[in-house]
Amino acid sequence: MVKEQKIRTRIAPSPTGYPHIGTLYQALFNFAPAKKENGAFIVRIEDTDRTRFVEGAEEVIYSILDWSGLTENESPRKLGAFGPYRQSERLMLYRKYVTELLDKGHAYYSYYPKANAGIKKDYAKKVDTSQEVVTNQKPPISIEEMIESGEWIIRMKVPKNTQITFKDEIRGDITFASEQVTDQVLLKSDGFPTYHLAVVVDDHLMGITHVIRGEEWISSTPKHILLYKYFEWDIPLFYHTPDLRNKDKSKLSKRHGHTNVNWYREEGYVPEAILNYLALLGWSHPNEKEIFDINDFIEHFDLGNIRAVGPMFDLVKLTWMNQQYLQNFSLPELKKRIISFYPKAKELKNLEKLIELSQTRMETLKDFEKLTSHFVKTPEVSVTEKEKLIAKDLVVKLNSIENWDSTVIFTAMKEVMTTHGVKMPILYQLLTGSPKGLPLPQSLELLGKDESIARLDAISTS
RNA sequence: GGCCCCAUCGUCUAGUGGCCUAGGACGCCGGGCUUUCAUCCCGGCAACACGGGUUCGACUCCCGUUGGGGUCACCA
Repeated sequence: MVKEQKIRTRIAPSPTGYPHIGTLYQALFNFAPAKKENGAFIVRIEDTDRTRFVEGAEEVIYSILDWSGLTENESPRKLGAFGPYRQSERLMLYRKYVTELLDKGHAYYSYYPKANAGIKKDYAKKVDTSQEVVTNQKPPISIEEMIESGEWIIRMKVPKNTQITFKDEIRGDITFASEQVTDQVLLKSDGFPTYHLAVVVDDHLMGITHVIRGEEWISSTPKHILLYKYFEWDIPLFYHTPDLRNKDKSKLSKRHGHTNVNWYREEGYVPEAILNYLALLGWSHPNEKEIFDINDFIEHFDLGNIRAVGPMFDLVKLTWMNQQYLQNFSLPELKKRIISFYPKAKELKNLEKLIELSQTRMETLKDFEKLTSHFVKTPEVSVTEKEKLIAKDLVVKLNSIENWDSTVIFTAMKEVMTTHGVKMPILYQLLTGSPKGLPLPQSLELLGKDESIARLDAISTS
């Protein structure tokens, strides 16, 4: 009998650069089910490709996890009972299992001349690459010798004329003819495993129960299934989530949109909004809610209910969602966010009041700086003769105000507008450099009588 | 090109044989509120890719076509 096992999920990022939005998406869909069942969400670093390794990339992954609140239970920085969590530190393990495969006859040495390295196949043009691998040479005796020669690799043996079927929990059974599966390289000439060997060994050893990963892995899953069978291990549940898409429906990429999580962060998107938006891609809340927090998501998320259709990443809707979050923050919370995003905000007089006025006018935190720029310095505006007269009149009106208050200021402004037959945007332009923005009477009230009049004086006499 | 996956408004989606003259959200258009701009409220436009079946009845099931995507590395 299989004993009741707590759910264990993982993301397996490669430290090859910046944090990808797709990684965050995967993290969310792995984090939630683990949290819901009180299981474990693991981060395993897949650094088996030494040529693509980027120093510091691992820390960058943690930073977005911390920023978004999807904190892992086990990882290289949070050791659990299944370490090490960095594949480069598990080399001896992979060699042990590859030896087992060799002994069982499920893997073999293959001679691979260095001259063939780096050849990329072009399938559309039917390039014949069948001569790349020469296997009829005498194999070295040990893995150590193999590594030393640098021209030997170990491949897995794929049976001929069979069907390999596995169940994708989102799509159902998927079958591949074994002819479609190549004798995958398991151990590279440098002694490092390929993804395919490492992922199977590690998922098994780390007790991963649900493999939740991108759909790009579907076609290599048969290789993994074969390995599970060779090792006689239990096969975990597979959930292949849809890949996020560009506007042209191709897999989300740098060329077409923003894939770096840090871009969103720097543009003033809050993590709650990003997570909420991501949650809605491929999944929907049972009662069609659009705005919900992470706890709501954890409570209602159902892995089996993910759609298999690749959703387009829509920045416009994300932006709307971000605006909703900013608007629903309490004032103290919003203040906190603004200051951490834009530290200079602390130097602003009447900060609380400005935030209050800005709240419904911000789509991103970045907007606060723009909205309040005329408080930081006098805007430079070019004015017509008529506008100079308007400014002059307004100075007279404002000067006579005893009780400097926005409603009184507004009345004065209205009178001037009526006299000159102009509308509000003209005054906004004169005083803030933009025809739209924070309510003008309030702006002047906060700016103070002297400063307001000084600015108008400058305009009328320019 | 082989194989695999997918197919509801422009976009994200609800829909699991009759509740569908297809619902919601973003966006767009129009209106209301209004101190510009927003917010907020109301209304509107807009989709089941196509063709065959199965069934009393298909958006829902099956097959095909078309279209889109992925994959076919000593990258993950």
